[in-house]
Amino acid sequence: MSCADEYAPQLRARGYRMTSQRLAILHVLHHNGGHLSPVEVYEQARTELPSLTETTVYRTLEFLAGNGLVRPALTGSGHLVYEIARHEHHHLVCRNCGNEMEVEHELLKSMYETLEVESGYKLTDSHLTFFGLCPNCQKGD
Amino acid sequence: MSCADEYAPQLRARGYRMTSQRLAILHVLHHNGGHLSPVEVYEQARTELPSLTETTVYRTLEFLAGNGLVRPALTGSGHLVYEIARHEHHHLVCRNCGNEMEVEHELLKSMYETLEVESGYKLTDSHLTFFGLCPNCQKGD
DNA sequence: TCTCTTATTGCAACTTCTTGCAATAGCATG
DNA sequence: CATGCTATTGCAAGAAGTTGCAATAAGAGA
Repeated sequence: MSCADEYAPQLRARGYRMTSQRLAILHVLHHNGGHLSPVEVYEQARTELPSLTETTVYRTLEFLAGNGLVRPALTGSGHLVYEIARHEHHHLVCRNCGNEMEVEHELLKSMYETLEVESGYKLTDSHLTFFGLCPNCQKGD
Repeated sequence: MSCADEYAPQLRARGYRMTSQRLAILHVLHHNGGHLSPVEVYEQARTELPSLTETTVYRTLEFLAGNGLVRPALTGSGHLVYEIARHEHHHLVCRNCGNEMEVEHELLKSMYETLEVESGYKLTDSHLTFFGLCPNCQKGD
């Protein structure tokens, strides 16, 4: 199944369109798998679609994030990066070595529920990045 | 107790210096109480210290955040804003009206502990913003 | 109070990100 | 498959944020 076949219906169902720009960007994120900054996405996607502009990359990433096809995450330095949306998860980053691991959303579920009850809000999504020291860096201190 | 008396010792204890620039920035955040973007901080602090530059504001905010005197938070549009560090808390933002409430860190404590056990990481801080629909916007749908 | 060390700032150049608007191109419909 | 509506893009200008380096000024110690 190609990227186009997979993602186009999701957009159309919401009244949006699949374009060559969106496809190139999704393709890059899909294949890379990890986090990419907007500039990295731009440079890689441009190899398949040279006419792509940076403006479009920024707007598209925000658009795709808003529609759940990609997920934004924060780096330690406070910058936004994006990755293709797979299972819902968050990030745990080592303040010392930058090493990083995923945190299953499952682990936060009961906290999520408590939060809904206490606040009266209906939670839709979240932007969670945890910082700490990884097991290795704790040893070296 | 003035801002200088309150914050200077915290910096000196770590080998850093209190400067007029840092003081002006802390003063603005302290008095405002809420979230301010770097540009807002710059404009307000400049009224007390006209020689202040934007470069210094960006560097100082990052520095103060790193030392726990101010706290960064994410807006719905993915921008960093800062507020003076009071009790530890996170943010819950309405995707519809932008309304916002604080989430006590207390509420997340047990989840935090679980996370430390599961991951082996020693957590130091986190960057948590929750998005959802506030009680009002749920009615209007 | 003066000196000296070095943390901190300002400047200037640069990169990253945003916005308004006119031109383009998906795709639903006939 | 041709048409029309409008979502989407590119362009250009500008705002926001970053970096290297030389000048400045906290504040510790004499």
